[in-house]
Amino acid sequence: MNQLEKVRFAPSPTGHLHIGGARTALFNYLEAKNKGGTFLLRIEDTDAARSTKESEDVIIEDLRWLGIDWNEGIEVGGDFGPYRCTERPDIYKKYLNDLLEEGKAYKCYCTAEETEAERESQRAKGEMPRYSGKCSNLTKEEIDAYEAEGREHTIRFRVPTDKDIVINDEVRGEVIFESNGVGDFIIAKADGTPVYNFAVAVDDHLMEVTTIIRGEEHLSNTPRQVLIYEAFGWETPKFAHVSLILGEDRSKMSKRHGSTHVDQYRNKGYLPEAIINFLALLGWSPEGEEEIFSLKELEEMFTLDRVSKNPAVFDIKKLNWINGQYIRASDLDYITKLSIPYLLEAGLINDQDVENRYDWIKLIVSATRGNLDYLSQITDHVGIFFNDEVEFEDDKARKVIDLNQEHVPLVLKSFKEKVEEADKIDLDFAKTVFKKVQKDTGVKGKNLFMTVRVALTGQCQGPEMPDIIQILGKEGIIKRIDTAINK
RNA sequence: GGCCCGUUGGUCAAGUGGUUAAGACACCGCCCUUUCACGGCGGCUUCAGGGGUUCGAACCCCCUACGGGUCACCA
Repeated sequence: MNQLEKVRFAPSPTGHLHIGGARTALFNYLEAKNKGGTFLLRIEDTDAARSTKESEDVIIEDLRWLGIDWNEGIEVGGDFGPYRCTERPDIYKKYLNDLLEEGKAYKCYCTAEETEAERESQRAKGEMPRYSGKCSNLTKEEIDAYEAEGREHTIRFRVPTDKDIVINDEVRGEVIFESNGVGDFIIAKADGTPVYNFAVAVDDHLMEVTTIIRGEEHLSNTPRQVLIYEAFGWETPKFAHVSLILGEDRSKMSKRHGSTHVDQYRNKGYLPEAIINFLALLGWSPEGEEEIFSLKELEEMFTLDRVSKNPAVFDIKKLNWINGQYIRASDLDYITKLSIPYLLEAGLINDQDVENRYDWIKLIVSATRGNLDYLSQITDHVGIFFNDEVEFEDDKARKVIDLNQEHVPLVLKSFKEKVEEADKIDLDFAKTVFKKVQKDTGVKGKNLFMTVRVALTGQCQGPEMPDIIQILGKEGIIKRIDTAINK
C-alpha cells in the first residue's frame, strides 16, 4: 500500500487556475495514472486573507472541465483528510509544539516591522536579506519580558548550520543547497497559523505523498521543506520540479502576455482535449513523432524522465493548430453544442432555433468548422447565413455580379428557377443544380460559380457552395437572388 | 547581490561520445479545391561563446555571457 505512487496538486485558492497550474495538475494526474497510483487534491488555503471559496470553486471547476480527476481529497474524500489547511489547525499546532519542545524551533518576538526594517538595511548594504537570529536564544527573562509586554510571537525554524541539503530531483538531478544560505524561517505566523512551507511538509507527509511534482518556482523552497522533514525524522518524498511556462518575451507568463487562465481559453472556445494535448507537449515530449494525443493515450505514455529541464515559451499558434485539429476531428454534435452559445450570444439564433432548427445549425457548424482556431470565431464566418440583405464585401465582389455582364442575369434567373422548381433543397439538389444551370445557360466555370456565390453571400470566398445552398434553403436563396437582380 | 535552475532553428522539441542533428507549429512555395479554409507535397532556418578531455563532442569538465527562479507573518 505504502509503496504505491501518490502525487498531489495543492493549489492555493487565490485566483483562477493558471495555465501553468493546469499543467502541473496534468503532470501529477498523468504520473498517478501511469503508475496506477493516487492523485490527491488538497487546497492550500493557509493564507486566509487571500483565499476565497469562489476561487476554490473555480479551480475545481476548471480541473473537472479539463478532465483532470482526482481520487482523493477535496470533494471526493479519503483517509487522510481534512483536505483544506484551514481545517487542520490542531494538526499543525501539535507538530509546531513538538518542534518547539525539542528546541528545533523557537518563538520570535520581532514584529513584522522590525524584520522588514532589518531586511531593508541588509538590502541597502548589498547583503542577502536574512533573519539575524535575534530571538534564537532568548533567556527565560527576556521571553517573560516580551510576554509581559503583550508582544505576539511567530515561530521560527532553527536552521542547522554548515549542512548540505541534497535534493534528488526527478527532472533536475541532484541539487544541493547549503543550510547557511537559509535563514531561520517563520513556520507559524503571529496568529498561530502555519506558513506554507510548514503546512505543505506536514500535509504531504501525513497524507503519504510520495512524489511532489510542482513548478520550478518552488525549487528554492524545497530545502526548507526538507529541513522540516528531517527535523521530524520523516522520510523525504521524491521531488520533480517542472520548469516554468514563459511568455513570448521569455519572462514568466503573466497577464500582459495575453490569456493566462484556463477559463479564458474555455470562454474563447478552446476544447479541453486540445488544452490538455497542448499542455502535455509543453515541457514533456512523447517518444514517437505523433503529436495529437487523447488524455487516455497520455496516461499510458507519460513518464517524468521525459520532462524537460528548460522553460518553454507558450506558443498560442501551436495551441490554435491543435485546437483546430480537435474542432475538425471531433464529433459534429459535440462541436455544434459547444458552438451554440457563441451563436446565441451574438444574437444570431435564439433558444427556439436551437430547439427547432438544430439540424440547420449543425449544417452551419459543419460548413464553417474548417476555418476555426477556436469556437468563438464561428461568429465571424456565419454572418452570410443570417443576413437576408446581401452586403457586398468589396468592389471586387460587386463587379462579379454586375448585371451588365451578359452571363450574370442569365445564371441568376436559371438558378432561381431551378430552386423554385425543386421540392427539396437537399444535398442531392445542391450538388446537381450547377450542372443543370450550365446546361440551360451555357455558362460555366468561374462565371457560373462565382456569380451564384456572390449573389448569395456577397463574398468571393466562403464555405462550399453545396453547404451554402442547403443552409440558405429555398426562401433564402430566392430572396437573395431577387435583391441581386434588382440592384 | 547571494543561492539555485536553464541555454539545440522564430516557437515546442528528439537526441545521453561517431546521426545526412528527428518530428511538430509558424513562415515561404507548389498541388488539391472553379472561392477561403482544410488537406497533401516540398523548402527555409538550429547545437549561446570560449577553453579543455577524447581518435572523435550537441552530448563529459571548466569559464564567460545571456535568460529565469528564489530570498515574505504569499503560495
